Amino acid sequence: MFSIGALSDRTGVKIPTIRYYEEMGLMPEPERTAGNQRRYTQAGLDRLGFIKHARDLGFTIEAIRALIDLNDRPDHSCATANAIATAQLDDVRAKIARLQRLETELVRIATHCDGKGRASDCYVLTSLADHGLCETAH
Amino acid sequence: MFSIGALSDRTGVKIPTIRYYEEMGLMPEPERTAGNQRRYTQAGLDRLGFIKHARDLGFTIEAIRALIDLNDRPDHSCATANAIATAQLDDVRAKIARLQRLETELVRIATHCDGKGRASDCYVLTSLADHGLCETAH
DNA sequence: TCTTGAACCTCTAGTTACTAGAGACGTTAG
DNA sequence: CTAACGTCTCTAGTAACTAGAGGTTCAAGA
Repeated sequence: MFSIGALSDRTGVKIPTIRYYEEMGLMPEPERTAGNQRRYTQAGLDRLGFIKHARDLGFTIEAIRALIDLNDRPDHSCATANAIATAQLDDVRAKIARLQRLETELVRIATHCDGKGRASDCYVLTSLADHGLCETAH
Repeated sequence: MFSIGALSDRTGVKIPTIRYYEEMGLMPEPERTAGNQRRYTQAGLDRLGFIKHARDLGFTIEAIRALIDLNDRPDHSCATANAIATAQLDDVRAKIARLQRLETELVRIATHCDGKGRASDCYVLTSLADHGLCETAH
């Protein structure tokens, strides 16, 4: 049996976050000691690892809840799991594309300004004031 | 003079968001009509455009506040503006790098699962449960 | 067995950048 | 003048935690 602190140490998930996951229904309510402290089994540790990994990959709590439900019903089709993962991949790719456009603009803005001039001539400030100077949409 | 709705239409910033920017000190408190409605000048419109553009580029409210302060003091050095823009660029690049690592993992996870099997054999679920299958750190 | 200090408990509130809604009042075109 | 739409303030909600207060329990050493 593991205390909440032991779970935290093993997974790198902070203690309040573990309690938060419990409240959100991602972690099952564990047994308690006579003094009301949480005691987890190996299954609890495994589940927290699953959640941590999914969060690191950017899945939302909602998506993780759905994945856990599937995990708990082994005879169910995995079509939903595949759909969730694919949606997450699409989302990540969209974010990358957007950030790359921002990167282009920021490079343009930052390289025109060496930080030595005065604010009135600053290209950073001019550029923010005038969207027409931008090369890409954002 | 522009009403808040006119500002919203011209910039694409929603009305409650404009009021929120005012509360955060990014937008100056505009004049009011006898009936207490906000009336903006061209300067107000320009400032909202500046804020919108900066937000679109991912600058935080905090950073925008600093940029606006600089914009209002034209004889000040633009070193701070340059530092803020460069920090934002670094941040964007770090996010891209991280998302690209996630993309790699998600492709691996999603392509191993065609969505037709059962949950017990689902690679999406197996993979989330076992971080050791991952190729990159995240 | 007692003590002490670390770990744990619940609860509330704060974070970022908004968004939604209620209920009341202002403005403007016909 | 009135209808319809715009605007006002205020509160509360969103995601995914994080911080802190004030109190209780556990485990190890004397």
